[in-house]
Amino acid sequence: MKLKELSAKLGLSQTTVSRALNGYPDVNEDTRQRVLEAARLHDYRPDALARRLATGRAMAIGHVIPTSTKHEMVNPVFADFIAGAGEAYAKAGYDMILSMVGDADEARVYRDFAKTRRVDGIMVHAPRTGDTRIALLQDLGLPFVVHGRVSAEEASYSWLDVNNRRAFQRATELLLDLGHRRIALLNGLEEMDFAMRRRAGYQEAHEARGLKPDAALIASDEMTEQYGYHTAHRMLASDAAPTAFIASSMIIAIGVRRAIEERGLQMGRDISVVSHDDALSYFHTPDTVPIFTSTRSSVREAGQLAAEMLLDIVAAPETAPRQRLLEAILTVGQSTGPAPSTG
Amino acid sequence: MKLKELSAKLGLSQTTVSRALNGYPDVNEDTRQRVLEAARLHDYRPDALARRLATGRAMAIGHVIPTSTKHEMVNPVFADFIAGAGEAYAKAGYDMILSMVGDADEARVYRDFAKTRRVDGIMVHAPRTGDTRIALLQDLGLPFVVHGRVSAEEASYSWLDVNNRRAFQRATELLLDLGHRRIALLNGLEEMDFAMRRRAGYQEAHEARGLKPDAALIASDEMTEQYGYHTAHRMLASDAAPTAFIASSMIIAIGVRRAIEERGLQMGRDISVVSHDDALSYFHTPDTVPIFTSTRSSVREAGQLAAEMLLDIVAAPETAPRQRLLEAILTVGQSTGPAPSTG
DNA sequence: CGCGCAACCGAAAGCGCTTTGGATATCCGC
DNA sequence: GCGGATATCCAAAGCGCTTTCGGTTGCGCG
Repeated sequence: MKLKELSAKLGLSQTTVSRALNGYPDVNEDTRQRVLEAARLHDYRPDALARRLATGRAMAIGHVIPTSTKHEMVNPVFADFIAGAGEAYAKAGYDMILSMVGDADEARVYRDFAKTRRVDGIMVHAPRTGDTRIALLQDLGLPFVVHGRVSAEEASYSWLDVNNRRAFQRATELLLDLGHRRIALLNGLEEMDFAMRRRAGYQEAHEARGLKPDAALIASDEMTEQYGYHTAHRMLASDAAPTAFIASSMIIAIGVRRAIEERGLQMGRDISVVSHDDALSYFHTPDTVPIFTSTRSSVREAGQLAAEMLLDIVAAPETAPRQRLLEAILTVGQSTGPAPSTG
Repeated sequence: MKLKELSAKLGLSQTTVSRALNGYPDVNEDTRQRVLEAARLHDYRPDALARRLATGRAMAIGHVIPTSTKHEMVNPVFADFIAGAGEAYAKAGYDMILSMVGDADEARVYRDFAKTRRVDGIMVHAPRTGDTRIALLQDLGLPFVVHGRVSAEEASYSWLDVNNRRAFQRATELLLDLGHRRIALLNGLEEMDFAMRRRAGYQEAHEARGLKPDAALIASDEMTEQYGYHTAHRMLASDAAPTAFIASSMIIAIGVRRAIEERGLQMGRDISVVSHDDALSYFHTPDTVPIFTSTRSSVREAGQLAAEMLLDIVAAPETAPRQRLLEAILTVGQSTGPAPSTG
């Protein structure tokens, strides 16, 4: 059933039927009802391909997800972020098209999206320090929102981020308040903008008290369980072992816990752990008292908000860029306690 | 730069330019070169919207991912599966459009995809036992591939699956060979087809030796770390504790390990654990001797193969349905050992 | 009664490509 | 030198919608 047939059946022009269905004003309410009725009856739904060409809008948002350089890793936060974003798109009748691409091909993909008009906007994931994508997208004139930030010129584009610096500052302060002085930071890859901010927060908290973190206690790598385990294992075995860990992700923290328990130590009593928790659904803890003390921020919610922001921008591209900074919630769980009194 | 302008600049008709670019035969090789050159020079790329309408092909594949009923969980295997599939699509010039949707709305989404012609084919995820989606899709006449299977009428549609029954049968046999007699199964939700198959394999292995598993040792739930931990914790505390666990996912296994170690037991010596490993990238272990004994099967590879299969079917819809059964690799790691000799 | 103004509806022109159905020119064998 | 391949190109008709620009009607009003 296509528009032509439907309008023939109704004895109306395609124009009127189209208008009736799309809620335009100048069509009699009675005929609109007739049209709607007939459309329902024949299960008519306009061909998206034709509609897109006619309107010039692709009714789609592109998410281009970089597959990490080192291993071909897919960061699990994407799943949740996308789930949140997808909800917003579905509500607005937009498609979400995903493009997983190696760093090398990213620029090509963006250009292609722009040229072929396959998307109305783009969500930028995992910005790196000094990321060139923002400039490229501005140049292409394609609406976009960055999940995260790139340090330079934050006002010139739209982004949504969690306050990573603040979150890690607070986590560090908590541990310092508990008397810890040797606090390890298991960060993500420091080419990532968020990782730099986290490290900055960690350092600022130290400096505010005239302390200086031991460089040997700062690690940086792709956020896997293995990384958490091996790094914690190594650090705990050293002469100047830390009494506390801050982990950049729940998965790292799980590895840290394993290393701690393997040494016969108890997390929360002997060694404290604070983790950043992206509230990934499959780690969601229904426990009343959470295992891990964490700085929590729902990636899924971020996805939804970022998507809504992007849709707004697509609808009104000429307005000023929007920014939104979410605060992480610091929740104290069982994994932190006072620093063991040292001899 | 649109086709019209490009052809004007070349002094050729749109027809010829279009043909030249799309590799049609009846165009002089010289002029084809001229056209290609000009296209490169002006960075011409055909408008996807127009092309789609003209060809009637959406050049897109839909992945509709059910967000689990219980919690709003996003199964992390999707990330890897999609990464693999995305590769195949990119190579073929197809878009991947993602639709995350509650169980209730699935049928609506499928119908909508079919009616509005937004996709050329659909990947069906996470089939449940007695899933009605296959019948619906067959009815709609939309090409599709199922990742997994639904037990009835396996020959009437295309699917790609791992041999879950066999994998769990072998895992169970391994443990039985090691002398274990009380083997717990921490399965996924048994409304999922794959979970039923895994359970069947587990049971068949027992029955082949005239054994009967204790129903109290079989659990089934959403595959989270918490579930693994709590269930193992409970079972280990009972009078008739298991000496081995089979976990349906790595994340469950991590929870099991935690429960084991928390009791002061050592995994691999006191309690054995075999896990099914979907080879998710962020759990990828670069260790030479893997921690967990596991039945391993790369979800990412499955995604790629399933996508290629689907593209084949889209290209030739009238051919017979394809099926492909992947075998999991059983790798012995450090988490299994002989059953402790009981008094 | 004639004019202006709403209110309602339609014909037709796109949207930017692909594809059909010829045209034209060249070339071959006989 | 002629019928018929063969190679090369083009005009124009879609694809199924939206949207522009008018065209009718009906009605209030001077």
